[in-house]
Amino acid sequence: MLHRGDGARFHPDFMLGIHAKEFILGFIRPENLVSHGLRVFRCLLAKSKRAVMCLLLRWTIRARVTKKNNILPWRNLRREGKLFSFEIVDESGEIGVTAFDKEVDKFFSLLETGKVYYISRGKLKEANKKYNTLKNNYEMTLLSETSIVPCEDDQDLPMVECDFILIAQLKHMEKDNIIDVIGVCRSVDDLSSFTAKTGRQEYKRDIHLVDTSGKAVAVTLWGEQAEMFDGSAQPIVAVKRARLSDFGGQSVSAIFSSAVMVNPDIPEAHRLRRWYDQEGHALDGQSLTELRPAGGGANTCWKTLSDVKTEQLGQGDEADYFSCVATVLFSGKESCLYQACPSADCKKKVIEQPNGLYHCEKCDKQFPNYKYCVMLSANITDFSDNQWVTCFHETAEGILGHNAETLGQLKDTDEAAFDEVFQKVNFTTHIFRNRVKLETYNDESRVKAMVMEVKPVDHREYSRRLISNIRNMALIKGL
DNA sequence: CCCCCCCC
Repeated sequence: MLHRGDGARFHPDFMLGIHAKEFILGFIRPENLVSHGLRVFRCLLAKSKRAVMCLLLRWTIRARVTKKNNILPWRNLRREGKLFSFEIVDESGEIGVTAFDKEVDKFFSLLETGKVYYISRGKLKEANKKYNTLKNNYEMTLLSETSIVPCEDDQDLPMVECDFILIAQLKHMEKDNIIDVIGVCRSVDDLSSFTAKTGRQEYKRDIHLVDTSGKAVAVTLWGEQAEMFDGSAQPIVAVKRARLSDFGGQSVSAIFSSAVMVNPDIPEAHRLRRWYDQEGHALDGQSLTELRPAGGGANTCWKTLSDVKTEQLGQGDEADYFSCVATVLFSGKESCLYQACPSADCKKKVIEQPNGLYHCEKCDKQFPNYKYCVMLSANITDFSDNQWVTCFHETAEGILGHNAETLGQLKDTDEAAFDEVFQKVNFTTHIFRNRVKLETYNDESRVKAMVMEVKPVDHREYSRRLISNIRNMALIKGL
């Protein structure tokens, strides 16, 4: 809404009056006077490229700050300085505002997110849509003439202008759409660090929102926001102007201009809170984003060790692959190391020749030396059964926690330390990805299991999966 | 008058 410069509020009809006066002065045209408030701004400027005009109009708006960004340095060819930007809303719309240099000093500490101010004599210019996703074709710049005065009466002003979409509806939307979402943060991933294209170390964190549509989606937060985010009390999180991504199916990414609001004081948030506390918490809403846990991708085939037998995995013509969470019961230190060909990628066992050299059948060469390689036989178990598995090279080194070379040195120099490595491995739990295949040796066929990959257990993800399994079993049994 | 929209 526009107000008279002294802060008194204008009725929209009365506003037409002053604008008509300005029109007489030749600044605006009558057909522009179709609306009021921030929308009048848009009309005024749409017809005039002379931003100075706005100074001449003695307008004041009363608006709430919905987002306030940190002070940033800026530089161009000629000058450099500092700036900060903020966003405001009133009952007629929203607009972004930027303050530079002197105005930063003058207004940065005065402005607080959520508070209401009278603002007058700013300058308006066309918004750069590349960076500004607010629903306004214009943005405001503060000038030395600008006045900002706190307004104690913050009634009747919206908290924020959002156009929330139900998470289930995201399915019908395309990648890169700018959307507003709100949901209960039902879980939070750990903070993770990555190297950005710029080479800088950056942080990100995925949070998982669920709403009354019963669907969930992952939202990626960046930088400080990711670091500071606390989802432990399952807050309501609203993300305004986030970008829809197609990663992991569908996910949502906060972008530079997004506003992330935790427990915002808006009706949608209160409604969601009630819904979640009463019924939503019991739902296991399916996520539009595939879970990408440490245990592997969404196509990971999780089995218990007894499943492997009852489902006769590996007994067909083709090998079968499965993942399990299992504990090492026993790892054989005997014959765990063997003397292998020293060629870079050859791991073939060498045979010592009478001449003292080592012969590799694969390379058909003789070498004066060998390197150690690992082939570990282990018995792993879960609550359902146990299984003998063979681990080669990297997987064995992963379980033992030492590389082949170190193990070889220990074996040759410190038998007790070597023994201890194997002692320590017992009763450790890992995620194993295994390959099972029927193999025939001396007319006897049996299923052999080879470990393809060993990873640490992500307990959070593992627990989530167990809970989900329990729910599914309860559904099947009609509980 | 500014402006990096990031990662798997």
